[in-house]
Amino acid sequence: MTTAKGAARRAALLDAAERTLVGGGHAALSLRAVAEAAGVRLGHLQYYFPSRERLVEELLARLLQRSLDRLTDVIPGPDDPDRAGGGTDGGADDPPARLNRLVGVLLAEQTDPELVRVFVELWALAARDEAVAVAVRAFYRRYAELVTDQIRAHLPGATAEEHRARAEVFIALVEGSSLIRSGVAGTPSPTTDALISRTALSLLCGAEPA
Amino acid sequence: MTTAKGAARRAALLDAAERTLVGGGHAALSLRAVAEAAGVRLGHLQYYFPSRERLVEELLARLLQRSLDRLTDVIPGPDDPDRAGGGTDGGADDPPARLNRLVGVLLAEQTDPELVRVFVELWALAARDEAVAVAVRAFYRRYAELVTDQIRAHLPGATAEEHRARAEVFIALVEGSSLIRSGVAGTPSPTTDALISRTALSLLCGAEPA
DNA sequence: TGTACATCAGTGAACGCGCGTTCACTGATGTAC
DNA sequence: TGTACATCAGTGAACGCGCGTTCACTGATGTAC
Repeated sequence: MTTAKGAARRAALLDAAERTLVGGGHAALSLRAVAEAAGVRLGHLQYYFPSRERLVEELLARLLQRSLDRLTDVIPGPDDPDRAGGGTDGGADDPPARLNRLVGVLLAEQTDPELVRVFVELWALAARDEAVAVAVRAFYRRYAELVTDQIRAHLPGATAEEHRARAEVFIALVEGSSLIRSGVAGTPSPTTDALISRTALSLLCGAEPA
Repeated sequence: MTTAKGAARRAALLDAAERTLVGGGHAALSLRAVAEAAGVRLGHLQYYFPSRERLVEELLARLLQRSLDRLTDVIPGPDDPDRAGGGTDGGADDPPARLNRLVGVLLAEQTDPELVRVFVELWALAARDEAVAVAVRAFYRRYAELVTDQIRAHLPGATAEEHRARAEVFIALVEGSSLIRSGVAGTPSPTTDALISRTALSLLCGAEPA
């Protein structure tokens, strides 16, 4: 269970499960399909994951943790100094280059249709399965905390409640944009992308719209 | 098939299918479950809908058409004069009361968790089923056209491309907000709701954020 | 170093169940003469 | 008005299939003495 070989096997099986989920949605995520994708027999998959529920549970935990790791890579901590002039805008203060980079990375991720699919599946699963809902809510809570930290650093005068609200609306915009930009609910275009970036930056560090 | 009784039966069966979809997601949308919800035998459901695919097809078409009808109710055509002072703000021009009302109605709809669930299911289905994807894209295209008309009326100086981009980002924000406000991906609060409204209004008729 | 044994890793067959689909059937309703 | 017949509305049983789960089994690997 805790041996190196066992851990590698589990990871390989979860890789196969992830490929199956991305390729066919959660309706296609059967134990037989995962076992075939992993090149093992059904009974062996069950040896590592005694039930389908356990497999799905661990798969989601890994997916969300990986997304969170990507976010913490992109969002530097408060000790990391602002790298001014790193972007193409040249301006050092408004909007800061680090926030520009953050928005760019988040939107770049959305060009991966498989990642967008996984998250849409997660939202749908969360509406039915309380265990999934708990994991998804914890993910977005941590996501919002990271964004809130950035907003607080750039708008120290605002209240904590406004920091929080700006972070949540920022996340709403980014997640909604994934629907547009993946082609599910709109037509992607450079003009749209640019307006998404400007609106997102305004939420992070701009003046109130009204 | 085209008789009044036949049409009423079809509608009743689609009602049962919709209740089943909302209650359990598309994984629970089996013909047996729908037949039981409708109080008829499996064979009889099949008499009206020869295959599951046909049932899902007609159900989605009706759902999207109904949402579109609600939108056209809320979004008045260009001939309908602006009802200034209809809202609580009293201001007639900036932001116009009709846009304020539009945003209010759209956000109010999101407090219905069942409606949010249906749309999240639709997004997930659209990622797998090309027929569903076509219907969903057509819905959002029409939705964007309606919003674009409103934006053009209030910002006649901007280009058509900017009208379109503003409409798409507006829709992205509203759809993303449904995730926050339904509790899937965040914590709803009045402060967040207010910021969503202001940001949405700014996209409809405000100055560019940058 | 060798042997006995427990645990780990992996196989293969079978189970009961719900699924979509097929189809022969029955009674009710409309229509032609 | 009455009868024959076609169509409509609805039933019930059976099919093959893929599903998650169970379980007895085999070979490999580690561990104790």
